[in-house]
Amino acid sequence: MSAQSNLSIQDEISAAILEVLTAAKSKLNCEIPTSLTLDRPKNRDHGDYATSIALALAKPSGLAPRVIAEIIVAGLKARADIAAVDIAGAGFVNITLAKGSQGGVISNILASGKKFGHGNKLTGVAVNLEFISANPTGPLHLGHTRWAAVGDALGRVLAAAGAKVTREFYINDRGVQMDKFGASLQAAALGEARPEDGYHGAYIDDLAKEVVAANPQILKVSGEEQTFAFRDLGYKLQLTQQQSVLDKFGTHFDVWFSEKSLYDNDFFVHCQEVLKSKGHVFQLDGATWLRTTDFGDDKDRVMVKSDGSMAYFASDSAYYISKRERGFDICIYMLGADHHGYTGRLKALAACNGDDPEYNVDVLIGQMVKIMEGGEEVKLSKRAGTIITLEELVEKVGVDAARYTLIRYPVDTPMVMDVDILRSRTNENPVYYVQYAHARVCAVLRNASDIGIKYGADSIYPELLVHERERELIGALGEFPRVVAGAAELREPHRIARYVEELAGVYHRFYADCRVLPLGDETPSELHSARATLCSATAQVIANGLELLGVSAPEKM
RNA sequence: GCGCCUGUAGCUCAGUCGGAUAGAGCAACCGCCUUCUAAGCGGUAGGCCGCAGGUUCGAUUCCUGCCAGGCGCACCA
Repeated sequence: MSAQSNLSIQDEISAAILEVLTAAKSKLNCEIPTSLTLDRPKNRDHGDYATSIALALAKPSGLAPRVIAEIIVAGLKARADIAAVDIAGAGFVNITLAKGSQGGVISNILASGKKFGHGNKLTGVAVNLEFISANPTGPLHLGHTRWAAVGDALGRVLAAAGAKVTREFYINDRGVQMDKFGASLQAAALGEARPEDGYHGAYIDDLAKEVVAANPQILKVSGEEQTFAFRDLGYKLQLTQQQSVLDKFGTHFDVWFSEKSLYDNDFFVHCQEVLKSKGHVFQLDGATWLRTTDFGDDKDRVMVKSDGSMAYFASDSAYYISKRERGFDICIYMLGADHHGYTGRLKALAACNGDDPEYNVDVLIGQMVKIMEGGEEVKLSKRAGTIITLEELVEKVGVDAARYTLIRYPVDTPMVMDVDILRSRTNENPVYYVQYAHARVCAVLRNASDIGIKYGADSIYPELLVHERERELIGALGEFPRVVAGAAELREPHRIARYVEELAGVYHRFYADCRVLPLGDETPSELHSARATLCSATAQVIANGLELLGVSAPEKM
């Protein structure tokens, strides 16, 4: 093995290719890209890694793709870690690694342990990740649940890429909704009809009882005073319930940010001054507006209404300023599809504040989630009255299956969760497929220890791992850091899930074709150790991947 | 009317800067456990990548138009 290096083999080779191209710059007579990624070809005949860079440079350089490919081939031929460099088709360069040269991946994984896959793409970047942000007036429902899973996973992924992540839950605890909530609780407690535009779920009755139990004196007061008392205590209890449900779901927040608090200590006044000083605030018809149309929004937005009360956007703007003043570089908003209209105004708000809306604000829109059971869409929730709750979903399928399934799809596609599949224990249910792979590796390692097979950093023997399945497995393991970096950059945690499924599949195939432990009275050899070590590296990567999703990696199933 | 998202195998869906024969699981059919977890593995079959143009050596991917579905367009929150 060559000296330990943090660069993976593909990073080294792509850097080498760039060097070769740069050296030939006079001949190419065009801009040389600053980075290039080697693909893992689907077809094994195309080698371990491939690049189409020669095709891409053909036009700017005015040279035939094959001529450029020849330059790359000539430049790479001398490397000891490459067995062959071939030109195929119109000008693809296919690289086949020398036997054993993939072994660095294994020692890397063993040395890095839980940190394997972590990178530094976002080092030094302070990210504010806001998700869920529900009203504290009822249970969290299915829409919130998607974000509870995806937001949490994204937080883990961004942190793995080096970012300093603060997860924030914005509590919409201000405004007429809260008063309607209080009035609904009050009516429920007194056995009166609830306001038409109030809250009607069955949970209101339970919550009203809880409020009375917590403060029996509340029945002694009346009128508005009583409404507010119900509102404030109900809020507290409901928020606690949301927090407890999220806690059980494995989603934790660093900051629970109260919308109301934006108006404490003249903070809002300060925010208005800030925005005014940037020159996009104006008065019209007695109201105070922000001229978001200066930056592409459809219409200007009211902050302070003509009657002096605050529009919702007042809070939005103050909240954004708060985030920026607290030092966050990137503010990520995860919103439901019914709020997609917010993107334009949030970006414009940032621009009005003199920020770069493309960098400082990142709005992710999550499409709807449907849930199917017994072939039919489940619509009714016994608690919420209309929509199924997070708690009910977890009761049905468990935390791991719920989280995994919600994260598995890109958020911009509407998704359907089939409860029957999530309860099944087959290939059909990807979370079990992946967890089973992990449990299987662990079983092999337990057996290896029992019969005294040595494995670990001293027992890698990369030159022995030449079976096709072994090469596939090592190659797949080496992809993990790049997958994590991509998921962070694109804000797409589902890539981790897809990768881990792929890795589990590769492992299962390896397991089927490559016997790890000695058979019968066979004498333990270095190959057994090498394979056991490979298993141990695989277990680490699967566990790391599942960790990023907040899904458990069981050692036994 | 304007805007955002979606349209890929019978079903549920992957497919980041355009790349080689478009993938996975399920469902269908055929195989594999007297030794490491069969919650597994192998094989067969299954496609106008919504439609029509355009850019390109090359388009599921980028651009334009159209069709279909979902969701929005308040001095509501």
